[in-house]
Amino acid sequence: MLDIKFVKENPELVKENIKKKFKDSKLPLVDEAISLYDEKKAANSRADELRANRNKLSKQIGALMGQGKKEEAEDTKKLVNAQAAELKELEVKENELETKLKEVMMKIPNIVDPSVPVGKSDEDNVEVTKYGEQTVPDFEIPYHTDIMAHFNGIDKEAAGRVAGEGFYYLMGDIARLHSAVTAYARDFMIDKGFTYCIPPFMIRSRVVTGVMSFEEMDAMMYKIEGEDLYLIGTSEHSMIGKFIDTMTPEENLPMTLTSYSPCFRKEKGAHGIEERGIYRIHQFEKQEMIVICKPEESMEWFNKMWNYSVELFRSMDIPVRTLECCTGDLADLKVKSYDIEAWSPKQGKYFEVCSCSNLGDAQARRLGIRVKGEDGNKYFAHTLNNTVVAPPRMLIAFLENNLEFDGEKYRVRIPEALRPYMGGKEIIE
RNA sequence: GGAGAGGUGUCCGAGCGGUUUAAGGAGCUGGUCUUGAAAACCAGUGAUGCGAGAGCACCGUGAGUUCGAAUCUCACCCUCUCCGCCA
Repeated sequence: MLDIKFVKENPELVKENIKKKFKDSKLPLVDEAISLYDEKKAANSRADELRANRNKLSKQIGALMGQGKKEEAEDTKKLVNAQAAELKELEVKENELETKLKEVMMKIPNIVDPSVPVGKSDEDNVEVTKYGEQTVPDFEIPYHTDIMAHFNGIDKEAAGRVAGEGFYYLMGDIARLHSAVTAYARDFMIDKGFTYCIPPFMIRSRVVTGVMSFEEMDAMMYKIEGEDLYLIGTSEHSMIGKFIDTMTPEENLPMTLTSYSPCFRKEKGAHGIEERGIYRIHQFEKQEMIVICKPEESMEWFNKMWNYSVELFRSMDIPVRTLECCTGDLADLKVKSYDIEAWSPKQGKYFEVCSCSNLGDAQARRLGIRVKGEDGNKYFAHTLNNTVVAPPRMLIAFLENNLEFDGEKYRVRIPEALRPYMGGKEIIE
């Protein structure tokens, strides 16, 4: 969400940005927002006048009553009543305009960073760097759930009966591997100076509507029946919710947090649930990182954050590449975003495992996440988020890249970094 | 889940329908005094948002009553104490 004053002063710049994102249908929103703002200001101005007058008269009534001049007081009441209807109407209008303006402002995309490549869709995303060899072994790699099944590590059939499609039981060493990855990723981030946090796994509708649009909510969020509670789709929801309508002293910045949570998603619409695999499911676990920092430091943090992801995956011997989202593929709130993709020797291509985003001050403005500078200046913070690791999905990459086959037996090699979390085990067989 | 108490400015805390433009402290800033500090005294300082400004809004949140609400009514949220239940 942009600052309406900025939009008013730079309408052409905002429109150029919309064109760069190939969202031309949003162009009229700019003028609409400006005229709503002007209207709102006018209504507000007039209402303030009426309210000032009412306050003044009310005070007089008080004084008159005190002096026992009842009749004069009654006359003054009539004066107030005479303008009551207009004021009431204006107050309704103020509210309506405010709501409408906010709605429009939320649809106007954030200004993208000049470094972001221009493009229409995800097909125009640009590969930045590859890390590690894209090895394809000389034996046929089974489908990831088949690898798991080979080690008695998964039961989707029972999960189907118990919870339905889109759930799984992880079993034995594979389940342990899953936990090991989470724990390792947690400690990895703690070593980078992040504060570990376990947030609420359910949030109120107020927070939900703050962090996503109605459409997104409908497509993702599970609601608890009879209560104003939703299961989180990612810990980012409850983590960023922690800071809604807060004022943080500048000296507390940057706030760097890494949170663990299960994530619940309906996955309604576009892609749906993948039937066989565990690539897209209703429930998974995720270690996340978020940073709240000063505006001038957000790009530096952006670069640090995606680098952490690369480093983490490389430490588990998984080849990755970074992919920069082009203007057209960038969500409205984002200034710049990299996907980290892991190499899949089975499919012979990369697939998304992390998404690192710099949201500038757009999210902070929308949610009232403010900072008080040492000189007393108040401003909106910059917010960033990135996946550390989402184990079910990363297990796919992990198993495919660390699988060995000697002609008879499959084995999974455990990279050194993970061994302490697997009770010293070097091999799963 | 039940009963009770309570949520007021940076903090403590008064106010329970009309000079409250929120008392009084504490804190903070400046000063007097002092070799310096402490103490004392004097003065200043009261969140935040909107507005060019006069001003408007804001006393947990939202609605309502009223000419006028921190103060009354209703709903909700949160905190504390006790009871119940429970990993």
